[in-house]
Amino acid sequence: MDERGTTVRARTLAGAGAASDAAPVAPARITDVARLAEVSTATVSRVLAHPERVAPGTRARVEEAVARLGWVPNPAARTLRSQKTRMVLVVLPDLENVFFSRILRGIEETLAAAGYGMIIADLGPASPRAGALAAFARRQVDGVILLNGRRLGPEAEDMPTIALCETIPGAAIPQIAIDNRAAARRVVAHLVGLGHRRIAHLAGPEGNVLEIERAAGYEDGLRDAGLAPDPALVWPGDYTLEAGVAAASRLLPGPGSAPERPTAVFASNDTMAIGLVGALQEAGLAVPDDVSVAGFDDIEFAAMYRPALTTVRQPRRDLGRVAAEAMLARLAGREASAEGPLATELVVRASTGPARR
Amino acid sequence: MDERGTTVRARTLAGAGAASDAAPVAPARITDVARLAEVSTATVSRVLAHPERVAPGTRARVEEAVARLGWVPNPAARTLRSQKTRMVLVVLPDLENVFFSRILRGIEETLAAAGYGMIIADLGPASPRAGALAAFARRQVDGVILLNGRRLGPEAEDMPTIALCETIPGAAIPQIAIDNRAAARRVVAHLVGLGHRRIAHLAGPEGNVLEIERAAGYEDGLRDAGLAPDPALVWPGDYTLEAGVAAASRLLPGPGSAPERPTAVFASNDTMAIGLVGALQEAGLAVPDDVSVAGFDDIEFAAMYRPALTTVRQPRRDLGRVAAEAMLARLAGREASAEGPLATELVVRASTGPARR
DNA sequence: TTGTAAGCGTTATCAC
DNA sequence: GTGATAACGCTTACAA
Repeated sequence: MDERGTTVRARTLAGAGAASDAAPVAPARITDVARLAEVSTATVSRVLAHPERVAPGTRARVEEAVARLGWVPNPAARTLRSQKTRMVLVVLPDLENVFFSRILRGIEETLAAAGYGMIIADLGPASPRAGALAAFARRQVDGVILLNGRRLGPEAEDMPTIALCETIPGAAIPQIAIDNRAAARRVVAHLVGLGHRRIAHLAGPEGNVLEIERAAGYEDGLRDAGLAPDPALVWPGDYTLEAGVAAASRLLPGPGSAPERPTAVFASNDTMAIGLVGALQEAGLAVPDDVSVAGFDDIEFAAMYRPALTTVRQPRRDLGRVAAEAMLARLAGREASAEGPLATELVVRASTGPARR
Repeated sequence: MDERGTTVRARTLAGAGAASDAAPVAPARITDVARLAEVSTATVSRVLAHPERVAPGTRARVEEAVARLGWVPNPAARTLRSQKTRMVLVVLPDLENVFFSRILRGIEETLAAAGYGMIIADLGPASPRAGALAAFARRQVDGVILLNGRRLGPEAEDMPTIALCETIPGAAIPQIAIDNRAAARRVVAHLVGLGHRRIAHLAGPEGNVLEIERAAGYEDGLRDAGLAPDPALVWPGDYTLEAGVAAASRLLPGPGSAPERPTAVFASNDTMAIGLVGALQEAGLAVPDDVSVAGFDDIEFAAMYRPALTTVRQPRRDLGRVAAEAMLARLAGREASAEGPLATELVVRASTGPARR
């Protein structure tokens, strides 16, 4: 015998406001719906999964009973029986990075419309939690969207997976991204157009795919203008504000500064660009009068910063939406339609100006 | 008969690397562990839930079998049977607000250490999704941490609930917050100490608890200095960058400007403060030379902005941790120990300076 | 088109 | 201290 035994469950119709001070109402179960609609539980279930296989009259009766009782299928029972969770895991490299929030919205909206939920995991590089997360994913979600540029681990190897933004070279999975290389090239072209000839690059983390692409675009842009890339003008960074601050010393007179100082800097993201500009102003240099600075991403603060930041706008919500759609296609057994990279836009603001030196 | 029938499941020991090109390995089940340890499934289950009730020798055998097979209990089965999900829902008013990310980390760390997972929901004010979220919560989580200042809805009324940051007056639930009123009062005292006498308040959303508290603290601060609160110096806002920008017009000469312009502004959050400072600089006013501006929260950008922002630092990670601990206490049937408000710190930076007028 | 019934993997009760 | 076993609520193959 079970602990609940044959106890009658507190039950009432949804919306029957009178029951407010009674015992907590247990949610309706499929058997309640079946009884009310005078059908079997199989038919109730079919109305949800394959409405076309149910006679219209029957279907209407079931639908009414569902509405009257406010029945929502118990997800645990559903998952246990069907081995489908209707959940998608989204893995971020850093939840504190504001860049991701709008992408998450795009994903969430699209998944929700299809009846899927989203679970967010924050997984720094080389986190010891990756293995645990893979084990978690295997049981708790039907698919994984990776924004951190690395596979989750062997446990989750065979589940539907999509890479977003940070692509994973060689992985045989759908990959959704912008053309980082072309975008970076455009930034450099913009700086060149302003007369800059010595243009530095404040890089992202070494080995990061985005950085590899953006660095390549930076070199493309220099070569387009007949300029030779100079390794002394490529400065290490890691997408943090602090990296931007640290880079400022290279533009200031004194030891550690670049031999012939650049007049413009292309930073691999807005956060570093803002750190750099702030530190330069602190040190008495004017942006863009002394140095032009461009970023990447167009985060919210880019427009509000002073000077407002020239940057590359990524279609963040669309990136999320497209990735979610690809995931839904995979989960439905369809081939995800291969789209090319999503379009970006160069947003010219006040942080870049004519070369004065 | 079931569709899976009596098919033998692909199975192997965890770490037996040889099976790589075989069919995907089905995860171990409790029966596999029981068989290997030569005990019943009941004993395996007991080793997890009540190890002290199992003989040490038996326990050791079970633990070894669990390790060998890499068994992790199937969460859906567990939830279905025990009616506990081991998940907590965290409801945010706005995922794009960077203020929350570190709080989330504090919550997540604490929950994870206790074997609980976290699900994040982004729920704007008066969202039509609130009802759906309450229904979701009822089935999918054991408790709810609310950061948005409002109860979820009748469906989730009787589940363990904690309010964090935005308290819910009158609700009989644990509430974790800082002392917004005292902190605001300190900001005003700081401005008064710099010689300011006309101090404006750029407010948060009307009716918001945080705003009510901070506005009260603002008035406290004025009264402490023998200054009379002036309604014309309380400007509407809504925590967005745009609200800060809009407020700038009140400090500029021309129609719509305050009759006798203030020399300092206490903004109810950093985002508005930054919007305000940016727009002032744009218009040719200097901060803090012409106007001092203080914010609230100490988000990451506050320190990097130029001028760096004077603001109130909230112990965000601790707020998350304490709320999660209170939740765990409730879930374990313990009374959450009532702590007072968490301490804040006034961080004086460059955006506030001596009154010059 | 609809119903019957097995079974998803676990936990909790009861009996020993 | 341990085992047998009945649920938890649902989906689906198969029968009718």
